[in-house]
Amino acid sequence: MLKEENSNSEPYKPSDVEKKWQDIWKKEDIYKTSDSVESKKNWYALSMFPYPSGDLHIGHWFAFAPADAHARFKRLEGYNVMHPQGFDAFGLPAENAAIKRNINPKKWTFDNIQNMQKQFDMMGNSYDWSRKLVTCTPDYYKWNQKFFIEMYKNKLAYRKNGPVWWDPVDQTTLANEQVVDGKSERSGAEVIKKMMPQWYFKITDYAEELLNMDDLEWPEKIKQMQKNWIGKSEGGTIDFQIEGSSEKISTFTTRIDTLFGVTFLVLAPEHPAIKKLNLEKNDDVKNYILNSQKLSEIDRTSTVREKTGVKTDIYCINPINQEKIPVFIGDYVLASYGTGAVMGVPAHDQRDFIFAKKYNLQIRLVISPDGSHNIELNNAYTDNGTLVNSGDFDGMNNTEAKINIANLIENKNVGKKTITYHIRDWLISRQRYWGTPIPMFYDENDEIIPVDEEFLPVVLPDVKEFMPTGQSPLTLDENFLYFDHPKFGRLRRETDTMDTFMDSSWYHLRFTSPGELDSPFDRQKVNNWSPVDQYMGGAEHAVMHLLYARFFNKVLRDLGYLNFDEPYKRLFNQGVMLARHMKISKRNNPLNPEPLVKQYGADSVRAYLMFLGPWDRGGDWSDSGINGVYRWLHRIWDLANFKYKEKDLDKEESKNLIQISNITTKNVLHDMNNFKYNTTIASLMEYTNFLSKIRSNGRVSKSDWIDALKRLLIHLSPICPHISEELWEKLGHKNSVHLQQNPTYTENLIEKSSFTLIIQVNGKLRDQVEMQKNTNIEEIKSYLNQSEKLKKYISGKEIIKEIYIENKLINLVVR
RNA sequence: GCGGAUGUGGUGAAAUGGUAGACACGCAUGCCUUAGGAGCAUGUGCCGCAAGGCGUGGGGGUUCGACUCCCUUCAUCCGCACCA
Repeated sequence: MLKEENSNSEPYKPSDVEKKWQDIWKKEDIYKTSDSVESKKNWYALSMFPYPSGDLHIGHWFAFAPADAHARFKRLEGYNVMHPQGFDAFGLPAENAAIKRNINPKKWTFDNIQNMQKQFDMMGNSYDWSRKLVTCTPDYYKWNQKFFIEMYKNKLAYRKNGPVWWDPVDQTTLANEQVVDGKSERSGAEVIKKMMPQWYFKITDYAEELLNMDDLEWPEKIKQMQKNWIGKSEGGTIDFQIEGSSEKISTFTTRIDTLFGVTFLVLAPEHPAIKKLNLEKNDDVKNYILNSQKLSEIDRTSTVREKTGVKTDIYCINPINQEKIPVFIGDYVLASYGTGAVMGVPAHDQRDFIFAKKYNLQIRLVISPDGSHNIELNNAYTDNGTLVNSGDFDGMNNTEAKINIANLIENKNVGKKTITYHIRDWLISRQRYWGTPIPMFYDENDEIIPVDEEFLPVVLPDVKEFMPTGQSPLTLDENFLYFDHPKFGRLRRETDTMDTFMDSSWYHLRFTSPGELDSPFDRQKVNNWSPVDQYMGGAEHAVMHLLYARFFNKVLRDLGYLNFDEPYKRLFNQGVMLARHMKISKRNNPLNPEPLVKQYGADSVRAYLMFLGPWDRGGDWSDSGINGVYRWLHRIWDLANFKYKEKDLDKEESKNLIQISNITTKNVLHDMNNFKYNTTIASLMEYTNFLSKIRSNGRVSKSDWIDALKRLLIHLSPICPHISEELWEKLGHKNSVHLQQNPTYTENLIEKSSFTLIIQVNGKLRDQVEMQKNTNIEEIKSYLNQSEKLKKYISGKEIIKEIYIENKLINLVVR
C-alpha cells in the first residue's frame, strides 16, 4: 500500500475515536431535541423501549442500532428528530432477582438501567437522554393510576369475578394475550383456569374501531394478526325454547342459512343452563362434566382430540320449524365464545358431522351443491349452494337465505343478528409486587372506592418479602394495606398491581414532555409530536403491546387527552436475530457484543449488523464476516487521510466521479428510506472501491475529490457515527457531521451517454457490446452481422423475430 | 387444519419481466512488507482440458425473454387454531 503518500496519519483505532466523540456529543448535547425548530418538520423516531435486564446483548444491538441509523438519517433529511429512550422498568425479573439473590428490586433495576444506558452510549446511539423515562418511578406510574381511575369512572375499568388464566410458576393471573398455546408467554408454564375477582379494561368496547387499520403503514402481517386476534364474526343468535320449560338456550351461528338442518344442540360444560335446570341429576352428565373439568386447557382445546359429548334429558324446539331436537353437553364447545352453546348442523359443519356420526344423530342436507335433495355425505358440505329441505326457502341460494332467514327470526322475535368478537377484555391485575399499585380502596362491605386524586400516587412501598404466594406481597404490608380516609374512615387497599403492559401503552406520549409534574404530558406538545412517525421493534408484540397501545390511545382520546386516533403511524418490525438457532435472551441464550466492540469498535459492529441482510429478516448470528466491514472502515480511514494531489486532470475521470457520486447518493437515499441498510452499505462500499482506485491517479480536481469524501462521510454517518465524525473533523469541519444535510443528486448527471447492448439469441445472452445511446437500428444490425460470437448461433438459420428494446437489448428469435 | 412469509454459489446475500449471483465472507495463486486491520493484484456458481452445456427447492404454464407473473407440489420458519 502507498504508505509513503499517506504521511503522518494515525492508524484507525476505533476505541480512541469512539470514546472521544461519545464524550464530545455528551458535552455538547447534540442530540437534545427541541419541541420545534423554525422551518423544520418534526419526526418522532421511536424504538420499543427495553426491559432493563442488565446488559445489552447482540439482539438489542440488532434492534437499536439500525433504529438509531434511521433517526440519524431523518436528521440528515432535514427533520427535527426526536429519538428518545427509556426503560420498561416494572416486571418480574426484578422481583425474581430479589427472591433469588436477596437484592432490592429497585436497586437491581436502577443499577441495570445505569449500566444499560452506558452501553447504549457505547453503541453510539443518538438518544436525547434528557427525555429518559423509567416507568417504575412514582412520577411515571402516578399517571397509570390517574388513568385507571378515570377509566373506572367511565366504566372502562371494572372488577369482575370470573374464570381467569393463572400462571402457577409466576403465581399470578395473565391476560388472554399473554397465554400462548395454553402456556404463559413469560414463564412458559402451562396455565390453569381459576375463578378470581380481577380488574379488567374494556378493550372489547373498541373491538370494532381497532379493526380499522386502513391508515396505518404497518406490516400487513401485524395487521392480520391483530384482525385475527380481534376475531370479528357476523352471524345471529337464535333462541331455542326448552321443551316443557320457560327457559331458552341461545346459540350463536354464522350459518343462519342452515337453520333447517339443526338436529341437535351442544352446550359447553360450564353453560349456566346446566345448573339452572339441574341437568347433573343425570349421572352420565355429572360424570362427563367432572371429567371435562379435569382436562387441562391444552387437552381440551386440542383440535386433534376426538369430539365427545353426553346426552342430557332435555329437548329443545327449533324455532323455524318447531322440530324437537336433543340437547348434548360437549367440551368442544367453549363457554367463553359466543353464547357457550352451538346448534348442531352436521351436514354443513365438520365438527358437528363427526359428532353426529359418533352419536348416531340425523344428518340432514339443507344446502345442496346442485339442488338435489339427497346426497350421500362423507364430510360436511361447507360451501355455498341452494337451500333444500328448508320449507319456504327451498331453491334460494344460501347467501340470500342468510338475510331472509335472519329477517324472519328477528320478526318472530326468536333471535337477532349478532356480531361476536374473539377478543376478551384486558385482564389488568397481577398478584405480584413490582408494578403499579392499583389505586382502589374497599370499604368494609367490599364496595369499591377509587383513591382520591389528591392521594396519588399510591406509592409502591418497600417490602421485604417477595415470595410469590398467589397473593400480592403488598397484602403482607399492614401499613400499606389500610388507609384512614378523611371521609370514609378506615379503608382497605387493593393490593394487586397492574400488568406492565399498562406502562408501555402510553410511554411514547410521556417522551414528548417527560418533566411534567402536574399532568401525564403537555397536551400541546403531545399533539404536536404525535403520532409517532416511525416505530421500530419486534413482531412478538403484535397482539400484546401494539394492540394495548392502540386501545389506550383511543381511550385517552375519548377521555379528552388526545386529538388523534392512532399512536404509531408507521411500524417496522426487525427480524429475529438468533444465536445457535435460539432466540437471544439474557436468561437463556446471551450473546455479548463487548468482545467484538473491543476488537473492532462499535461502528464495525453496527455496520456489520446492518450489512448482514435486510433488517426485517434477521437470521442466525455469526461474526464470520465482521472483518469485511472492519477492513472497509480502514479503507475509508485511509482514503480520508490520504494527501490527495492533482496530477493529470482528466475530464472523463471527473465526469465518471460525478456520475458515480450521484448514483451512490440516489441509491443511498432510496435504500435508507426503505430500511435497506445492507444495500446502502454495498453502494457505499462500491463508492469506496472506486475512490480507492482513482486516488493515486490525481485525475480529478482536489475539490471534486474532497466533495466525494464529504459525500461518503455524510452517507456513512447514520451507520457509523464515530468514524464519520472523526474523519469529518479531519477534513477541517468544525460542525458535527450529524448536523449536516444529505447530499443531493441530479438525474441527468446519472445518465450515461453509452450503454451495454445485450444481444440475445432465443433469449440467451450471446454477445454484448458498448454502444452510444440512441444508436439507430441499422448500426446495431451491422454490428450483429459482423459479430464473430453470434455467427454460430445465427448462420444458416432463419430469424423469425427481433425484439428490440432501445438502449437495452436485442433478442433474435431464430429457427 | 387455516393464514402468512421464505427457499438463489462453500457462507451472508443482490437483482422496475431484460447480462442471475451486485456487495461482502471464505478460498486459491502471485506480489510486497514499517507483522498491521496486513495491504495489493488476479481468480472463484456447477460440470467440462476445451468447445460447450447446466443452473434461482421440484414439476407444469404464460412470454421473444421468468429468481421475478400464473398453477401445482415439497421443505423450513412464523402466526392462529374446536371461533360455531
